[in-house]
Amino acid sequence: MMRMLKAVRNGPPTRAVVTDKREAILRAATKVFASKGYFNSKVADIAAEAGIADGTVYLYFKSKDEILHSIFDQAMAEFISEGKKELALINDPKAKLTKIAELHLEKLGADRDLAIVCQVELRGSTKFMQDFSEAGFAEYLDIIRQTITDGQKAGIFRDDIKPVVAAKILYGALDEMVTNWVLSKKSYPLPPMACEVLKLFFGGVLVK
Amino acid sequence: MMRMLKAVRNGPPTRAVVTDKREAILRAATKVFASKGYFNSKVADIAAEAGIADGTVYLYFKSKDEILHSIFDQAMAEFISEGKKELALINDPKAKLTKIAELHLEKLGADRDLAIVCQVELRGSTKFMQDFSEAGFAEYLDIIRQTITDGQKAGIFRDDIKPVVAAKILYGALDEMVTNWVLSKKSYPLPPMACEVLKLFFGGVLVK
Amino acid sequence: MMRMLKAVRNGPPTRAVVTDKREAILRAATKVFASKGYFNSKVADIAAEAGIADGTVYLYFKSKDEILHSIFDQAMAEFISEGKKELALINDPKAKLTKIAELHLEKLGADRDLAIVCQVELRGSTKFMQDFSEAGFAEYLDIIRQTITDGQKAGIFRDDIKPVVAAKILYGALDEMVTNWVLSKKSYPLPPMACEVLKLFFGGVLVK
Amino acid sequence: MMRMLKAVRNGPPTRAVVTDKREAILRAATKVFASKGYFNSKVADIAAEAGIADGTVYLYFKSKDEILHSIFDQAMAEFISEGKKELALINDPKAKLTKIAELHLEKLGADRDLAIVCQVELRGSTKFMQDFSEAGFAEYLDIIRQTITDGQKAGIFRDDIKPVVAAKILYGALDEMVTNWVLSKKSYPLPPMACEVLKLFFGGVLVK
DNA sequence: AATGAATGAGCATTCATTCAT
DNA sequence: TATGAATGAATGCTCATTCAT
Repeated sequence: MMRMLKAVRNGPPTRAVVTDKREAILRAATKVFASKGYFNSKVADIAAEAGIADGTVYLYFKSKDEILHSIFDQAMAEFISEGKKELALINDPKAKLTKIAELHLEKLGADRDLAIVCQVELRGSTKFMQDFSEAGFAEYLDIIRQTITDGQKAGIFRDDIKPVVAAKILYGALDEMVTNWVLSKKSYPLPPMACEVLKLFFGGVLVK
Repeated sequence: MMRMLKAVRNGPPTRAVVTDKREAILRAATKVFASKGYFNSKVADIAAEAGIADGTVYLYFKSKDEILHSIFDQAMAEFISEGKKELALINDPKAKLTKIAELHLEKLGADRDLAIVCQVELRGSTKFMQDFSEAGFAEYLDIIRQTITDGQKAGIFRDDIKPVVAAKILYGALDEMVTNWVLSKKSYPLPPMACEVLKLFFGGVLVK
Repeated sequence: MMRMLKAVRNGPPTRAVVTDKREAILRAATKVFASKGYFNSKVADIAAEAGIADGTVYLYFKSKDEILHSIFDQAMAEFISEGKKELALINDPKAKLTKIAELHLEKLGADRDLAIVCQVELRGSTKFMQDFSEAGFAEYLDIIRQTITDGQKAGIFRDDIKPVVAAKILYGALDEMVTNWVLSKKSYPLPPMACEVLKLFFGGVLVK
Repeated sequence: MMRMLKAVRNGPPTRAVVTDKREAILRAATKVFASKGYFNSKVADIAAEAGIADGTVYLYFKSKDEILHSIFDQAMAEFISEGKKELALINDPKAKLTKIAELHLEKLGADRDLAIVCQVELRGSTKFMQDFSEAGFAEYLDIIRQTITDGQKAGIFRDDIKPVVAAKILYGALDEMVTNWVLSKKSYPLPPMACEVLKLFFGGVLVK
């Protein structure tokens, strides 16, 4: 979750162009992958969508596969960098989990194509999922887990719940909201779902 | 969740052979897809694994794609048919949800290859996911939702929670348990996770 | 020079067909390579020339490169097997060298396309030449060298000449005859050149 | 052997620079072609080796192909111009052939990369070989042939040998020495082989 | 039903060449 | 002159599917 963004934002003009074209390809690929699926998308489709020649793609990416990974890496890097900043300002574990859930759904809810790629296309690769599982994802889950542990120490959260499991459950619930939203034919705002998820996550379904 | 199994189970002897070979292909495909991924698996790999000639596959399935779908359809059909039987014996909404969670994790925990295909490979197809979303999945979610509604009517579950959302959350949490189990390098039994998920689902994380 | 021919000649019908198609591809490739050069020949050209589909080529050969090597291997194997048989009947070193020269020019003179591929196309690959240099070619040269050594022991050939060098010179002279014949626009029979080469090789140019 | 060098040698200073860069490219290309082969060498490799930009290559050569030809043309021109000078001082046909053989092996023995390109890479192109066969090569062979004819008239060389054939044989023998040297893993001086070749060429292998 | 040889459409990638700067 | 980013034509190889046996 911590890999840094490769693109330089305040570099010299030359760099800016490079970055621009790279990002254009990434944006085009996200759109194309989202609409046809990774394996059904041709590199030529991406190039056409980006308004460049086929070969130009390979000046910025080593392979079609690298494009897919870069889409995720870049999104993750942005998400993490923003997220860390926002979370640093919060101490209360409950408020922290709330912010995490909100950021999660806001980020993906703001870019449906990106959400599709992340929810649907990336899953098609066991290998990628396993790598991801080790690297970025583990880190994300760990942030949630740590927050839960903190909450338990503070006496806010129940002690008889395993933080790792609770973290997975929260993540799974959020992930499901995104997947549902992505696959749904109806168009509705995703972020408000955070509130629903948290209500249940915090209080459970049973009447007290 | 309700699509009927295409294979005939009590047909004449001739049909039985057909079913056997069909199932052999399905089993082989599940294994192959699980280990290499759908797009990286060749029909020839499946045929080899099933111990038949390449062309024979097409006597039982119209296309490679149909095999993938059939794997899911068959698993789903079995799951549903078993599930319905078991759930019919239970009245208490809480016990019913418990049984659903247990069945979900038992079914997938009993066949890792099947779990991989369902959790990882099927996701690679937006189109399939959307179809699934309309058909089987909607039905599965609906059973959960109905049970929650029943629980609310019975005064067991909180009224301020939307049943549809709660159903998704429970499904998402279970789904995440499976995905984690599938991708994990460590080997551990999946079914016990049902208890953990339900504890949190029912009671929430907050100290009362 | 001793690699055995892979094709089975008296095998079962099935085998015969396989061999036939394999040989058809080899023949087609020889023709195509000879007329356009290896790197300018498309696999599709070979397939078209052989009257088969592009993909069929890959049922018999792993790659375009393997086709080139197989052309040479097969020709070499045939040449050696025939050659050994004929040479076994001869004892006189002078007669033996004569037979070698004749076989060399007869073999290549009988198939211009094959000669072009062997003389021109195979040379384009330093790597292949080096492998060849180690394997087949070394064996061929060695047969010549041994014959010269035998002639020296028999007092027929001069003692002050290094057999290895003489062998290379004879080979080089024959090779040049073939290359010239291949590149020449005029059409003339190649085998008679053996006599000319040997006359000079045996007696030198100086007046005695 | 007589094609004139395209580069201008005594032009104005500006031209000198042009020539320098042109030669740098030629030298770089010789090295690159020798180590990877013509078809496996990229124009970008040559530019990198020469320390210039890719596009700059095209300010001095129309195409990659022209570079290969120019390497040969330039080497040939130098060889011929030097050779003619040296041969003009000699009258004796035997001494003349000796000088030719020495020059041939000295020239190529002095620049292994150049030798590789001339012996291995140039052969990969039937078309080039044919052009060469008509132009430069024919001239080279003709010098040898003429010298042999002179020797016959002078009563030094046997009359029953065809000068054209003898010329080819001598060339072929020398060529083989070079090819062997180029492909050999052992490092040894090439020029001394001239003596061996000539000994046999002049005297033959038979005991008189 | 079963086979497996044959098919041929499809596609990622390379690289010689161009051209705006 | 020099650059090097951009181009886009070109092609070896794969593999789902067919069909004669």
